[in-house]
Amino acid sequence: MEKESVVSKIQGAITRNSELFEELANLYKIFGDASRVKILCALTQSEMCVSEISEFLSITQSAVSHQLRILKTSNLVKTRRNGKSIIYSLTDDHVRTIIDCGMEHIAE
Amino acid sequence: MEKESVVSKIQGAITRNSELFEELANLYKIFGDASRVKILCALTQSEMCVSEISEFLSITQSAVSHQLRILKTSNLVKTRRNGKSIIYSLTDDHVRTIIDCGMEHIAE
DNA sequence: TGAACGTATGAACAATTGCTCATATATAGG
DNA sequence: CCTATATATGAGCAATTGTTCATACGTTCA
Repeated sequence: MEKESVVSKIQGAITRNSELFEELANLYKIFGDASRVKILCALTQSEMCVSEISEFLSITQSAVSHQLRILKTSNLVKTRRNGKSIIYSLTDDHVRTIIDCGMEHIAE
Repeated sequence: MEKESVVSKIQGAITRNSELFEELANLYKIFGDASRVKILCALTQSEMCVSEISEFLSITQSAVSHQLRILKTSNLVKTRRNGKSIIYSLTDDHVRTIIDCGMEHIAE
């Protein structure tokens, strides 16, 4: 019953790290929206303020702010103020890696 | 206006590839559920049938089947029959890469 | 100080999601 | 064939999601 024990080992590893998978799913959930991925991808190229993002996404400034809040809460982006504008940028380079990773899959 | 043109170049690139980002988001949406990530992660270790998955996830066989259908429709998993069982396995190794990529981020 | 601009936020709503329940399909064994 | 077992599927439902609208907050500048 070699196969049997392999499966139960996997079962053990997964149930033991259940929280980790919950976290992982939550991370991917953030990338699972076109608006947010576009924002993140744009930010890999250059920091941007809310109105700039709102413009090229063709969605309301309000909608952008809501999405940015999600990204900030998840620590994927950080902000700084420049006069009346708030400039958003990526907190680290993992975002780029994750996007690339997915793009590679899509490219088949 | 150096900065201005950078932003508009990004805007161009993103709106031009809008469909691609839609696809990307849809891919991540699949990983954005704990049950599905667990299934996918388990399958990186070994192929498994529905009842095995159902057992270690502690969710209904029906729920598992529904999730597996999503994974199959997205071509992330493939199936073969073995007697009364249907054995599920990954279609390729991108899944492993994507999961690793996310795990790396969580590890901080 | 007050108007104008940029951003954040809460409520409301439609759309989507993931589950359960009931039931259908398919295969193996008697 | 008939039954038991394994899986698939559709309907229904509660929970979540992403948007818009209205409005509040914060900064600049006249």
